[in-house]
Amino acid sequence: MNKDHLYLAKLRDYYANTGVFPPYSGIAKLIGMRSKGGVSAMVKRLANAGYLDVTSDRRIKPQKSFFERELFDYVQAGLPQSANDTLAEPYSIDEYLINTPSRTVLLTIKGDSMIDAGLMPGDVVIVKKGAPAKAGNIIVAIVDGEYTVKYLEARDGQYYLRPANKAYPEIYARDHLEIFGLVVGSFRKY
Amino acid sequence: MNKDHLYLAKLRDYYANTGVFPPYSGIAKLIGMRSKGGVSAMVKRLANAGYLDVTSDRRIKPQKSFFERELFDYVQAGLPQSANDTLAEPYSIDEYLINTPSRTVLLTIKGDSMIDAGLMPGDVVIVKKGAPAKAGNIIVAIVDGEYTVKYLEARDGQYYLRPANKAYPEIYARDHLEIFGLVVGSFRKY
DNA sequence: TTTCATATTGAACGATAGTTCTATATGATG
DNA sequence: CATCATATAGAACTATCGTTCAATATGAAA
Repeated sequence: MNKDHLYLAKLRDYYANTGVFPPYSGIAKLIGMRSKGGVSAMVKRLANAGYLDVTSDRRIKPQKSFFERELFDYVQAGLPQSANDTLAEPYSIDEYLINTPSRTVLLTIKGDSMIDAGLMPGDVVIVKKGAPAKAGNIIVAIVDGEYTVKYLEARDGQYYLRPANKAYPEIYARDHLEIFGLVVGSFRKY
Repeated sequence: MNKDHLYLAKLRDYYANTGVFPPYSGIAKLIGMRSKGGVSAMVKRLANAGYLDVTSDRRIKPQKSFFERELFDYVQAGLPQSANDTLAEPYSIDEYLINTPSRTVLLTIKGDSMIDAGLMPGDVVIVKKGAPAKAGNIIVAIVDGEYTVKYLEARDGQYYLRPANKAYPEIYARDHLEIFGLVVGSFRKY
């Protein structure tokens, strides 16, 4: 058995903290090797295994699998049922949620008007500015100059905003509905 | 006025796609400079501005501000209210949600037993294995060999599991409650 | 326009990163 | 124990990366 998974774990933690890889001599120190030669070999192994990539300018760059986290798949329909650790697609959360950083904006949810959609106060939604939206999507609209997160709905060819909380009223725009962006994801920290 | 924000945008998009920075000659090409000297100066400016950091081994590494995304703060208590684009802490979602990758596991929510806690089916929770948990936390427990996500609660010094959905029963462990990990966050993609 | 501050070009230089290779260590298998 | 496969140590080598600096371009202010 080989120790590459240990090395990988250390590289992952290091990269998670710094956003870069150290030079080979630094990697050697990090993983407890005494020489760069071994690092070179190890990097090749990890590259073959799909965790790393060595660019043409001799830089180590993380590959998809590098960001892979164990993703457990478990069924839970009331009472806990079978649990198998099928791990699915690799996940870098950022990469998974955000495609175009320059068009992406984050917005903190305040209030409980979208609570039935699973958006709690304090949650952060990921908004893609200017993305096309259609009925049923959650969007950020600008109503009377104010940002608001709601479902976009259509009735009789007319768009309106619907909260996911029956305690709040639907919102009809006076003349036209200005859509700031499309909500493409959300996250929350406890 | 200077063009650094344009350069920064390009660096951000590049880094978002690849996870590394190109060498200075590559950066020059990327941002439309013809020489490395200018890149060197530009990197220094961005470093001063807190976007980048140059390590002792002459590597460029992203700093906090590099991951900053526009974070809008908006108040929404039923009817949309004031909206100001105060941007708060910088966010790399991964960095924000995950501290120790090697101890972190992702778990997909199935079923609606935690729906009142804003965890919908399909949401992914971020689980820190073996982290200390106390009553009131959302945890992943192993009950009869099965994984389940629930609130951890205590009554009379006895721990039990509480679903966030009144349609489901509380769960009392037969002998002892095995806690797999603490739920430290969650995310969702639409 | 002239002046001044700042940004970029372009080339030469020195440091050092990663490669490569052989020798040694490690550890599984019979 | 002996054998074999694999991983690491260690040192020498070369490519190339980022620095530096003078010269030039850019652009705002007087």
